[in-house]
Amino acid sequence: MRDRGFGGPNVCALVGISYRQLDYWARTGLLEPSLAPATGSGSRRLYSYGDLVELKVIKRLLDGGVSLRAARRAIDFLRQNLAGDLSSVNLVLDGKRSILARSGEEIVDLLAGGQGVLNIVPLGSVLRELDAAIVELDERRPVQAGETADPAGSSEGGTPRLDREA
Amino acid sequence: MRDRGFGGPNVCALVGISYRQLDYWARTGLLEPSLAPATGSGSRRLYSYGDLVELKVIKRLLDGGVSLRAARRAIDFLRQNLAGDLSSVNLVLDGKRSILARSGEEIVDLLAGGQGVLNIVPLGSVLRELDAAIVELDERRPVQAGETADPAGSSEGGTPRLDREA
DNA sequence: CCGGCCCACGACAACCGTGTAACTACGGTC
DNA sequence: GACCGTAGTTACACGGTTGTCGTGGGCCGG
Repeated sequence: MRDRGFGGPNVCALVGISYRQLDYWARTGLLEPSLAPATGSGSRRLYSYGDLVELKVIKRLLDGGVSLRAARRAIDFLRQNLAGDLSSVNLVLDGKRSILARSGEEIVDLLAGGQGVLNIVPLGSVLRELDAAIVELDERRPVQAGETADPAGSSEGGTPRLDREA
Repeated sequence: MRDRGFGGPNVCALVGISYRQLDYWARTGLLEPSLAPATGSGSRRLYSYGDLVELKVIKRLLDGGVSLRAARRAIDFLRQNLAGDLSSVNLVLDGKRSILARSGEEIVDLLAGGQGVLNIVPLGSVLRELDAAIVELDERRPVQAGETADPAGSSEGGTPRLDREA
């Protein structure tokens, strides 16, 4: 089941970032938890599976040498272009625009015509790695309390989020 | 003739960066002018054509959202792998390693096998854009004094530099 | 009700990269 | 030899990102 929520520290372990980063990103609006935002000290953020995907993409970008600023733009784009099946798509950035490329040829075309730098993120591998991390986490620490997605009000019509559709 | 040198401010105009950046990069060792380093206040840095190429690559990377830190790694690599004809090569970074890819297929292969982000810089377009900028500069301001490469001691055996070999 | 634990929050420090501006030294001219 | 423009030098400031640490509020077991 990927419908449950994930707590802050667990998220950090899953995507491989520090809590400080997760916190900072939430505060600065890069990625607020879609299941439950923080409501003052003592509360708990609850992240959805889609959130995890986005976070992992950001992490990939940072590892690839992309600045957080550029990553913000990339995520903004990604949120608005949720192609059906993410697992076979590549996220391509060229500094200005962003594109979702389905085939390798498409990328070669971009290379031929474009004059800028291209940053390419194969989303398939992101999903695979994330899923692997989740099962590994569940093995070590079999699903705890407070992780069932449904914090009272469950009909939110906010920003569209990523979701698996393979 | 691309054998002449270029002064600091001219370099800024050519590659499209601020003087502050050029200065900072020179001081922090990202790219020191290969023809003549700064020797105290009042002196003048003199950049070679190869320097300009590297600078333009850096500029491209920054525009593409790559952090300066990653750009440093990229340039380090580029210095050590001067393939003969740059104009048909793509510089590919994956965060860890760097590669020079000659064909589009090569990149597709990398995409298939790799799991990280790829940053791709088509060097051909860099050279083209740079050359165009140089001729445009010469038109507006026909070659001034102090730009002939040969600051007294001309037999430097330092770090290998990029050079056009098309 | 009490004691702990988890975790958001706040404040601070540090680093990097860049902008701005004043200062200074060199090279040329008159 | 004094003047002046050019350009490197120095100092300061600022925004963005992350690390560290102490605080305090909520939740749960006893």
